[in-house]
Amino acid sequence: MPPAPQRPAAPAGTAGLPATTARVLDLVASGAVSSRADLVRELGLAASTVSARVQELVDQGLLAEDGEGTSRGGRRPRLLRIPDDGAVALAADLGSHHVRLGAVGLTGGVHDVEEHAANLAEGPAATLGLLVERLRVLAERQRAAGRTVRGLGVGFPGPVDTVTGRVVAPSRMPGWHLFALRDRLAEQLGLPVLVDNDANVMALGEHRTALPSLRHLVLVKAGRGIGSGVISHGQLYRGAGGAAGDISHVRVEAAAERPCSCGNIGCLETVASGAALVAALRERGLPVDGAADVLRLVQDGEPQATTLVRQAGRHIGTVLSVVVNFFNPQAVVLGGALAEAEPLVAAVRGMLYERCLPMATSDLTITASTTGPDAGLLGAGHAALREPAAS
Amino acid sequence: MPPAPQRPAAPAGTAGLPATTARVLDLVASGAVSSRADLVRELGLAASTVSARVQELVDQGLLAEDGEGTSRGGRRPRLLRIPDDGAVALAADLGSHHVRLGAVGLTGGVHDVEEHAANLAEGPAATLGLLVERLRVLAERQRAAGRTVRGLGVGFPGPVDTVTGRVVAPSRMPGWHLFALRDRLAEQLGLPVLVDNDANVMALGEHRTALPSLRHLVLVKAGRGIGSGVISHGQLYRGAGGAAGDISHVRVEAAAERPCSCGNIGCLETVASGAALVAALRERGLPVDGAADVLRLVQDGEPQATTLVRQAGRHIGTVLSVVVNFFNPQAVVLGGALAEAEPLVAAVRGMLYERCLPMATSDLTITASTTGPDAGLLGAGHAALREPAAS
DNA sequence: GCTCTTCCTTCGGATGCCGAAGAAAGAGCG
DNA sequence: CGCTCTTTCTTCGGCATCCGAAGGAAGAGC
Repeated sequence: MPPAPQRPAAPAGTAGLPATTARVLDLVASGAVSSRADLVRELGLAASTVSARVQELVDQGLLAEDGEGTSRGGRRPRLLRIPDDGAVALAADLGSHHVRLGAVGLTGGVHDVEEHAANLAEGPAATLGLLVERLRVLAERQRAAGRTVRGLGVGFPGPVDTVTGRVVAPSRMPGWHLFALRDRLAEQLGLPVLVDNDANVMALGEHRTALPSLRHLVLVKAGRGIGSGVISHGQLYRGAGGAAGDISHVRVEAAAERPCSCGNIGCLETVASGAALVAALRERGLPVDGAADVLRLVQDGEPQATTLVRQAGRHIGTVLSVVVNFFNPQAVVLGGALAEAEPLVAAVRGMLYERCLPMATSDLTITASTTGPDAGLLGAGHAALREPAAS
Repeated sequence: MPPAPQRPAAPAGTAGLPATTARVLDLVASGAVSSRADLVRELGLAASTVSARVQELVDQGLLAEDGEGTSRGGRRPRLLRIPDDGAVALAADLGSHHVRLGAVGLTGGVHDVEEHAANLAEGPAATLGLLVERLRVLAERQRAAGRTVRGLGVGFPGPVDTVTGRVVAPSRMPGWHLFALRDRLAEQLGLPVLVDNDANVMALGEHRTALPSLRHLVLVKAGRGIGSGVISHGQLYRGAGGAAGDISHVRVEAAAERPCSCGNIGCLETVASGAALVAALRERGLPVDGAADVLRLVQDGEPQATTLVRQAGRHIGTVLSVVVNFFNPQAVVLGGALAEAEPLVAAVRGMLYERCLPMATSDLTITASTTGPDAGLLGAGHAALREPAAS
């Protein structure tokens, strides 16, 4: 018996492309290459292979030739470009207190970004209502602008079983455990949906749009919570049980016996997360309500906030130093609201250079996310455009 | 210009087998499978593919049919076995104060193991002399026993550039920096040689002989020093610069400001390595000279030694808890001399179960090496038998 | 003795890669 | 201006690895 079709006949698109073909698209979309010869150099494949892959993509309309470039002493290269024919994926980046939405195109652009307050702790029902409503409007707007909507990618701030598309035991968010987020959204929107952890989609976004040539990188999302996404051998690394990338529930000295939402004590999260900083600043009488407020105070030069954020960076750096020695990545990328605070980035850098082995840091890039607040949307959208649709 | 032949014409052997073919051999050698049908189930490949691969191997004499098994309700399977035709690789496991040698066969057996005292700190010349002398005798003995020597695998207790086969900046071993260990040995023995870090070869040994079906595991070698080898997606993970797997130079609270051989302070190594335990026990007036002596004291129930070893296990467990949350492996395997001390294993287990996320430990195996002191030899030998010879 | 299961092989075909050869189109130089 | 060298890209034949369909061989169970 063939599996029941879970979704309306998906438009033939980028979904389910072979690995090499997808890499060609990513490299062109990111601007890292602009001709077949560039691809040969970047991919290390035979020219004939690259030529064949490019031809396929051109035939499918996923890639277009766009005039000629400048000669480097021989024949001029024929430039390649992603035709912005309007294929987009909707993308949703869920946070514990907000949802950010947008439509991501093949070229890596994000259209019609919007952000709404939402409290995920109130359970799936309320959030889902808002989400579906806004996504329908967003989809309609894309179609009105002549763009085809190919799917939806969602980043969720907690563990996700990517095989079933269900949320797994998120802390501080009662009612979400085993909620079939993917299937509910797919039903209500009539689109193929992909759901993954927020740090994972952010790692994908950074890797695919900013650093596609790197093989091993760690993205740390420092917002209200702390998460990380791992790219290994150019691919998202999930570990044995899909739980890889947690650095939030590691015990740090400074957190002593503070109880954590995970049920343990002394976790990094209790001293270095946005939520912890908000609590600490409120105790000191400062009017803050979220990680964004903390960031604002830091940017205004408020001394207590700056000290706390720098201290948080040190704690994160302490934990990351173990990760860097062990995993030896090419880059550590800091994302999330707090990564926009320079003192945090500086503290992480300092800690890593002080504590890690020279062999691990000599070729290590440590940087704040270059794609800013849209990194999660980009990753979720890209993944939805590229992955086999039903996953 | 073709590359100059670096070594005498290598005998056609298992060297440089395609990945799938090598996996077939590993699975049969480890006893995990015993028929083509088993291979189909284990590898998830089409029966026709498995059949073709097996046929190739049988034709090459690397695999043999060995009668029939018992029926499971249909035709009896034709059993497969590795013919012990006597193809072996020499293997050398170098420690800072000893070298262990043996010959590893395709079936996973180790012949003629011997161990000699040697002080690597005296520089490469002295060690190399002993090594080459003993290896020549060992090779001769293999040939006299009718076995073919196909190569040499070496585990070195420090960083190794596996591309060039050179030692890189090992601490406490002056004279070894950039020493071309692989090429020197290859010249003097006339064999293809493979050199890698000792923890890496040990991880390979454990993975290939005991746990070949696992995709992600971490092996910790706790001997005089502390190292780790990482298997990710079934393959050795080296990281961006080949430095992956270090857990020894992570700062731990209890080590305070103790200076470490790496030039930093407060490293795990200064409180949990065999060298550190030896120093601590000597300070207390106990006559110990190496990790083996420490182990003996523990097994004799000496209280101070037991306390120290348990404490060392806690420190190692503390660092490993970060690794387990981040990397989410299927197994943590403890090897090296100290792993034979039950209190250390128990302490690591306790620490991991206490500190890690339930999601990371629910399906995690934490165990001492099942291959014992020969794990390193097995890994080095296996690697030498399987890898493209000149690497 | 019949059917169903299990094990394994044979055959044709798809995919993805490669290298050799060469065509197209420029730069540089005498 | 014409010649050569460089760069870019395509065409073509070939190889390696995998697949699925079909079927043969040999058992268990009724």
